[in-house]
Amino acid sequence: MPELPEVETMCRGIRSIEGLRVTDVIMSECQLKPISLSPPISEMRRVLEGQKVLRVDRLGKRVLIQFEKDDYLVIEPRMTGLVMLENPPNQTHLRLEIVFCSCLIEGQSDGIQRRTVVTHKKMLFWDRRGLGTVRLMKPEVLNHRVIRRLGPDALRMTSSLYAENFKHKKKAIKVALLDQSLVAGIGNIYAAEILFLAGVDPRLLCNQVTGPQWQRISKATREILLTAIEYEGSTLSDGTYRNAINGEGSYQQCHRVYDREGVSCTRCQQGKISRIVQAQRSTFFCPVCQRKRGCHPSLPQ
DNA sequence: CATATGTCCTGAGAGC
DNA sequence: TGCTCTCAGGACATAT
Repeated sequence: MPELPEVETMCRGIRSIEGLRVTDVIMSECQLKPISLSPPISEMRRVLEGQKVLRVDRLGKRVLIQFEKDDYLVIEPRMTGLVMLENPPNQTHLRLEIVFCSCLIEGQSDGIQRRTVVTHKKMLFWDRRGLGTVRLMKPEVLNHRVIRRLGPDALRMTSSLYAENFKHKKKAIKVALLDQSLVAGIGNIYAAEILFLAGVDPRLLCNQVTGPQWQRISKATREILLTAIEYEGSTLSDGTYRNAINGEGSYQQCHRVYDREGVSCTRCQQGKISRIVQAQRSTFFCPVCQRKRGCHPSLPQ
């Protein structure tokens, strides 16, 4: 499930398309239900054909590709989507291909119109479950529909931003960390890892989190996400997540709590990692060293 | 307005 | 073995 580190890895992996020109946009043949594409493929091809990629960026968990005529492609991998250059895991779940060339030579020789394309490269969107979306939009729409709905990027969060934006919320801190309108980029894996490193009970309500706790959460956010980027993200046991050339991430080796129910806590050596469900999602934590002081109604002080 | 629940989708794995 | 059922969770629509 691509979160900030995985999406950052995707962006870095495909950044070599910057400066290249689109020659075609192809919706791969797929018997499965088509992914959400807006506008439809023919219009998308018409708009993008001939345009040069200016830059590849990340917006929270989305990949943002800016083209020269102020068109922006917003790719949301959601659960199983991958943005790649080559070697997709299979052809079955290949959804979209954008074909580039670095150089387009057009001219006449011997009275015949010739067109020479140099250096082909493709950007692929592969998505097993098909929940991902690919949308093309103008800057006003991008600003209104995407950017304005997102909180600050997780790597830009400070303890005071956390405190100001979260302290009036009545939901559990773990649930709030997943809310992209409060902070952009954190998903289920990294929310668990961040709260473990910060030593904060995931059930603690935001309006009960203390100043020192916000500082620890802020510090842990940077620490966990930056390290996970160095490791190129987490490829879980289902093997779904891959980088742009089908390599695995390795941060899963560093997970301290995620998907480790029943394992002894690496920090306190006493607790065993618990799994609970919050907002229909699994939460993993150490009940000993993330025991909240004073706040959760179902826990003794 | 804020918070909670339902929906989409496919494949892996459990259980019988 | 093969079937049915449940689950995984990101974002958004709809409900409370």
